[in-house]
Amino acid sequence: MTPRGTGHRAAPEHTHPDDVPVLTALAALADPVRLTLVRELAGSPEWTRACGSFDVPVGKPALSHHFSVLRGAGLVEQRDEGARRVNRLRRAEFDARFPGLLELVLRADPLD
Amino acid sequence: MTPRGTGHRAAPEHTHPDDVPVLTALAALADPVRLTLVRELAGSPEWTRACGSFDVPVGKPALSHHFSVLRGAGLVEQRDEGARRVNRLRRAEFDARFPGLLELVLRADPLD
DNA sequence: CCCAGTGTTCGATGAAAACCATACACTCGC
DNA sequence: GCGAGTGTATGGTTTTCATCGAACACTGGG
Repeated sequence: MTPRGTGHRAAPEHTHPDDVPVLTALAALADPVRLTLVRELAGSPEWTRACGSFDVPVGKPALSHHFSVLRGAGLVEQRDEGARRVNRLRRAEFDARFPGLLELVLRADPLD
Repeated sequence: MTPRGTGHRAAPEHTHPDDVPVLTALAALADPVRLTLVRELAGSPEWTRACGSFDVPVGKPALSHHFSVLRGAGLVEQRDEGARRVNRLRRAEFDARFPGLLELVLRADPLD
């Protein structure tokens, strides 16, 4: 009895921004790697960026973890497209929950 | 030669919000104790609250450290008044640098 | 059916941060 | 000048978090 897979990949768990505490949202954005992910994502059309397509200086496991945090903060939605997992920034929903926060974080910052 | 004190207390170092990176501001607010301090401070008149007058479950050294972080993030201004160090939330200045962020964080939150 | 590509899980490691107890410095009232 | 009150500095402990290496699971193409 060799253990087998399920034949399909588990759909990623998402948290709606409405269910996200402020502290969680702030903590999610208070990391340089995740901030880069969010910003790059904001500059691309929805569902066009796979997880591995981002220019961040971390390995695959760390990257996977960061996306998990972003999902848990209601910032990112993911969908499986063949072998790749493509992403979308939850602009409107997140902005409804935390008005102005995304805009603030996406603004070109003179200091970094 | 017994080492003596200076006869006066060192004035606390402040950072103007304009010189604060977004990541620093987010990290400063992404802590439950500091969030409480900021919120309680927002609910009191300026220069009326000494450091020790806040209802947070940490000892004095930790509290002192948290205020240091808040100063470094341009969130709090401090002034010595006799033996006590009184505080003021830098509402206008911080809001000019990060519009909407303070308002967002001070809003009564259904989730926490 | 194999294999390269993509992403997650697990366990461990290292760094950062929060925290405390103690000790110190200053201010004020007595 | 004492002693209580207030805040900071120091040193060390604990916890948290970002990261990696290795192993695993799934997809799609040859």
